[in-house]
Amino acid sequence: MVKDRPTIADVAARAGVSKGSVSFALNGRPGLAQATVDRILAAADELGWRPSNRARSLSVSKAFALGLVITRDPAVLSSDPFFPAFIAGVESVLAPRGQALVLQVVTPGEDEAAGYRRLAQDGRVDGVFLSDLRHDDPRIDLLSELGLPAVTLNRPVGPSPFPAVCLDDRPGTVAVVEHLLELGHRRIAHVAGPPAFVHATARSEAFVATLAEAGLEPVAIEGSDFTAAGGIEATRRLLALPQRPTAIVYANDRMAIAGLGAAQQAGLSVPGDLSIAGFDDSELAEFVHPGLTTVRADPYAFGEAAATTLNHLIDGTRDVADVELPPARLIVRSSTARLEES
Amino acid sequence: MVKDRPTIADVAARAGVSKGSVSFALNGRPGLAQATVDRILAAADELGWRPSNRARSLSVSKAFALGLVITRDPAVLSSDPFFPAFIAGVESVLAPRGQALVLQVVTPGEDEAAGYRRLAQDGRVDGVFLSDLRHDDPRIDLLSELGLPAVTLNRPVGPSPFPAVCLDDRPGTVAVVEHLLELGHRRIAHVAGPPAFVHATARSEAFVATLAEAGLEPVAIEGSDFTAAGGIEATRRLLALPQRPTAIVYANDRMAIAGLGAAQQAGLSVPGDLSIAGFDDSELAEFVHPGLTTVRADPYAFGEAAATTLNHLIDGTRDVADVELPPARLIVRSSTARLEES
DNA sequence: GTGACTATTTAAACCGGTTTAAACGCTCAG
DNA sequence: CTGAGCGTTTAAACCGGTTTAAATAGTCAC
Repeated sequence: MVKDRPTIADVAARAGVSKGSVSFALNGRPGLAQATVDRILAAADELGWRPSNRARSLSVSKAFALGLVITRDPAVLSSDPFFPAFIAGVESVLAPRGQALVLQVVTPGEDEAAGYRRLAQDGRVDGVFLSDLRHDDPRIDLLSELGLPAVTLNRPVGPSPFPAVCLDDRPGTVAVVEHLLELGHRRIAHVAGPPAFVHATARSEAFVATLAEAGLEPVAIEGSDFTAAGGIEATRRLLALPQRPTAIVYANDRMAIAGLGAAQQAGLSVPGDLSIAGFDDSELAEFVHPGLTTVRADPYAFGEAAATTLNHLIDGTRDVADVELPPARLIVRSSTARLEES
Repeated sequence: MVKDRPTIADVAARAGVSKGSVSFALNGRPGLAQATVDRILAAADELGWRPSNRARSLSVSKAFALGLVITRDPAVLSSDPFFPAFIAGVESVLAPRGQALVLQVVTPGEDEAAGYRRLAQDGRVDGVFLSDLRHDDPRIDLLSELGLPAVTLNRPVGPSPFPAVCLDDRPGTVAVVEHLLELGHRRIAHVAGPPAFVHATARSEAFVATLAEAGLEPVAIEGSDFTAAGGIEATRRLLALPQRPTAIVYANDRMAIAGLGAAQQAGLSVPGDLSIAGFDDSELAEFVHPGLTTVRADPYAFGEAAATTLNHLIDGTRDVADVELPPARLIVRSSTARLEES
């Protein structure tokens, strides 16, 4: 009952031309009489013909798809505010072009390289997004070896053959710290993400640098892992310090919200006894109590820009320059307040 | 420099046989002498040959990929705890089979049907997951019309030609309500998800039914939308009631955590003045203050089961039965407490 | 020695497009 | 009238697999 979809041969027959002419007409190649092109397109239209992706893939050796490998523990990924919006931004570019997004989730313990290798060797994708960029990221060499085009999300520290699409985390962090300084805080601590990640160290460094500019030193920098559990741990350690900080800057919202919980559980009032700031402006940030002061980036726009750039690279039509996105900006809510004199 | 990958012809030449034989050997088809098979596989191995997905796709008319269309506002999707873990579970089934997952994110305003249509017509996938099942879901007819195999996540109310993989939400909800009843609560309200969704009404109905069994009626049922913002709104309305509830059961954690914030902002103590329970056991549930009593399902296992079932359906090897997953179970934390006599 | 039968193997068609080289039809200069 | 030149169209090869029908080789009975 399922009627087979028409093939290029059907269209050719209907228009009274050869397969080749249909292909030319479809792809707008010059050399065909306009009248013929019109006739072919009309025939294609009447038959409702759309060229088969599979056949096209085989003959032009392209997948018409881009790939995203997410290396993250599913449990942790669950509450990551970045990827869903990023992916939606990517889709907004891919859909009109008839491209698809192939997603792979790799559990950190597993072989991440195998994921990329599989994508490349199976010819599933024409290029990939390199997210969660790390210092000396081995994936950069891997991908150039595989010959798979890529775009890095943020700029790697070392040399990279790939264009970078960047959303500078530093201005946001600077703004948070300056905000706390203006509120009178002097004893500020930081809960950082894993130093392996470029965006984690970018935030930490901006934190330290901004304090330094004000002639201050961090009370402490707690290394953590971007998870809520890690945020709790780090917060407990900070609160146990002989001279505890009056403000804590977290490298993301998840840790911040968890830290908020930890502080409240310890009997502290936020922001009365402790100011707290996050990073990401995830959905819940606005709605926890007190509302979380944080930094809002635009992952959707990030996805759009990354997909556009990757496509330029793949098409090879123009030379591809790095893209710099407008930086994240401070969102002040009620988890930060003027330091009470005591 | 990039050496072309070997083709089946290279392997055939090396093994001194025809292309056809290589194909037979690779696919374990009978009719070849064992010695020949060994020789061919050895040759393939030495050349590092892996059959081209594209060529295979074209000749066998399969995509070797499954599709997932997520219809959700990216901003809201961001903090959905279900999909990332679900996808990871799916991947765990696909990866060993060399299949890929094609993801599409559709913004609710857009044409959702177009997303499925595109996936089907482009031949991108061999089957799709039908998530966020709705009552009288139009996608069921759409997909049978498109001839695209599918698996529904949870069981549609009407007739469906597709196998269902189900995680019954009711036992979890029942457990929550019984837990609150045991704690002495009698005035319990519910914040529900959109009634269009099967899983939302399943939770609401279980809520009402369990109260009814105890001879009680809900204080109120607030319709909401699973978002944090919606949770806040609903909670404010509930707290403004002349006789406000002593406990609120939310249809998911996001609304519950937001509701927790709203209650605290209103000056209520949780669980002293108000007990709160969620649903999902998202990452933050454990770490907010007070820790959220909730219901934990296993989306990873859900993904595994759904992918396995969909593959069975596509392979057509065995007749595919519905799958029932172990139900979600209650996780008691400190956001629920015995009702204070007053 | 021949025919029948079975076990292996292969050549060639096929999937549905793209692309190249050649053929065709026409006009116009010589 | 011939042939060069141009615009248009097509036949056929190709992408890299799968699959079918037929060819080949080997075994055995008669």
